[in-house]
Amino acid sequence: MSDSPIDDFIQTMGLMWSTEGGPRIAGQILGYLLIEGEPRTLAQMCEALQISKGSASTNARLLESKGVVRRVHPVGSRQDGFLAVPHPSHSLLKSVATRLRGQADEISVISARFPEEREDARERVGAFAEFYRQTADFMDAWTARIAPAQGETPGEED
Amino acid sequence: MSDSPIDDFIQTMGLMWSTEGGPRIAGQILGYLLIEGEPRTLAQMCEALQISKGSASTNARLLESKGVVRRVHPVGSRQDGFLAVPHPSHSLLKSVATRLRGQADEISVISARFPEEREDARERVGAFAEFYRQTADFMDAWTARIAPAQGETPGEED
DNA sequence: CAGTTCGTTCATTTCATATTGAACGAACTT
DNA sequence: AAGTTCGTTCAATATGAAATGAACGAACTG
Repeated sequence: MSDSPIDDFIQTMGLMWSTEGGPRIAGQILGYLLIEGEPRTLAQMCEALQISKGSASTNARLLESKGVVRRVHPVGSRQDGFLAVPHPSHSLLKSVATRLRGQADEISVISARFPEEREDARERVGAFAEFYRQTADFMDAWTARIAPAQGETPGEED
Repeated sequence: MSDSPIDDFIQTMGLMWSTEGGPRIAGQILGYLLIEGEPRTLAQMCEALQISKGSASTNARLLESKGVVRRVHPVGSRQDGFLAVPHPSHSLLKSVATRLRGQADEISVISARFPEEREDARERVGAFAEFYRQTADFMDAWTARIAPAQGETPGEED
């Protein structure tokens, strides 16, 4: 089990995802859907990845919220279908950018409270935050350049 | 303990770092050094952050390998000094780019082994990897643009 | 309207890894 | 050269998040 290139890829996606700090199964699901190319149900994920129904649901929804996976409702079926969006990595970068911006803001707020006599520290920390912000802007510009308004509002909530 | 803005910042850096999948203490050390602005010893980190000597050593070295922290040997002191580099976030992004490229390569190798009848999958996965690679290139270009050869070879090894 | 089949939730368990602290070796000091 | 003072390593432990699976409600089905 797991020495086919396909399985190997799925495993690797899981490993990569967990390296980035997320749940391994989310990466595996993304890998699976990327391979399949067509909508797959939660039950199919459970079967293919040998995971519990709860994990499939939770992690598929996580991917959905990040905009890398879309949920479809095929006519004639009660099961939800999950499908990797055309360019998952774009949405991925977008959510990274969003997180970066959030962190930058958080840091800015904190550093604004630094005492007067620590102005040097405030400056260094401020520069740190600013770079994060610029990087976020930069990433957004980058993804926009590659995928000019293709997907449309992939994920609303969080 | 920990409601001064300074401490708050250090805590937040730790949280941010662990969100990214790294050890919390590494983030705290970076925050601490960023605040201080001047070289600090392992002993000082232990004292300030209330951590063990082992953690201080291990995590300082981790930061060093990522190029966000530099080790100095002040004359007249046996202790090593650790100092946040001028623009830590640049080195940070650089190491992200490197990791991205590595992952892209890994995926490419695997997808090359996909069976013939799965060429559609190979194509999707290939596009995924390619985007990763491009993003890595993009990040490198971005950091190079901001900091045009300023720091000099921050981290050799890995 | 009783009986299924879904997806979601949440308390519990499992699992990974961050953190510790003692032991070690190297480089100084006198 | 004996005695310190460093930084590093590594086995053991602690900690936090991921994964499970049973329970629940909603939406179909006959």
